[in-house]
Amino acid sequence: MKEIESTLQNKGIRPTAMRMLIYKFMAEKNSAQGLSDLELAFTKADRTTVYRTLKTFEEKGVVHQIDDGTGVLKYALCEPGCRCDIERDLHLHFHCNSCDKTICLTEHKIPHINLPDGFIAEDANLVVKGICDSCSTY
Amino acid sequence: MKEIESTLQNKGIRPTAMRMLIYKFMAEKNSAQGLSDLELAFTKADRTTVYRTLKTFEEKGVVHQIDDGTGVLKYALCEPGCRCDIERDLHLHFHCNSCDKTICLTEHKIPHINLPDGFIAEDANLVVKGICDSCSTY
DNA sequence: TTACATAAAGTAACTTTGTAACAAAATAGC
DNA sequence: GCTATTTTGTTACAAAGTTACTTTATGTAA
Repeated sequence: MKEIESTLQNKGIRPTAMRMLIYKFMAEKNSAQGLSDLELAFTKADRTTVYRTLKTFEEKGVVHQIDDGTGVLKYALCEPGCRCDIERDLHLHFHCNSCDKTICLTEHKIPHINLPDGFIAEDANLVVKGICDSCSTY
Repeated sequence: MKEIESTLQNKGIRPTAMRMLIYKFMAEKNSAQGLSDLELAFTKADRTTVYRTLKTFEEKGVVHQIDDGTGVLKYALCEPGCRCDIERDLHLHFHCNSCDKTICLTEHKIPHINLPDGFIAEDANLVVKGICDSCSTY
């Protein structure tokens, strides 16, 4: 918990109880969480608070947003050393069609993409869908 | 218009006036359209009708859905010969941060992605964001 | 330590998007 | 022309994201 406190502080975020709990929760999960997931987990706190906490985390580069194609935005903690606040880390995301979880494959970077003349790439988002390792080995 | 009629018929869709107009509209655009875009263009028709037309088109492989990360689903006509009704065509999509248009780069297929052991890919979605050719040349 | 300024959390409400249920209209086949 | 099936219109609803405003907590300086 002390660690979380200093992590947040290092990112320029005041480590309130709420924020630390949300951070802890996300750190314990190995999959990306949606606003509703957190809302369910923290019934005591308000939806808006969770929403704003995520926004703050995102701004400061603590979490990054993931659009996995399910229609709901997910968030996942950034890797240590990641500078998502400056430039997004272009790793790929995997969405399991079986357990419905979305996870970061931080080791797998998005390959360089050739674009037609005149197109300038600034960001990229790659989501692969299929069956994750937990679901494929039963 | 006769062409559109037979195109729809070939895909197993009854070519009603509404459907032909929507098809025509989308064919004239070079960018993907959202439900709201079509709603604005067809004020006479109801939102739900447009919605269902898109769903029908999608089912029959006339259009494909694009999640460009803006939070609204977009649709674009499939290329002639595309069998989106059976298996999605894995081309990449480009979203322009300047003009906010999303376009298909049908010539640019999503490269093969290596996944960790146990992961099985079934589908993939790649959206590159940046500046499109029209916006970069001024 | 009190008082003030600022930041965070609570509350309520609103918008947009996507979707379903059911009725009305149009169309195809007999 | 009549009936069965499709298509469209109408209404309504839920979820997600977001804003505005209020209350509470926290840090800081007199």
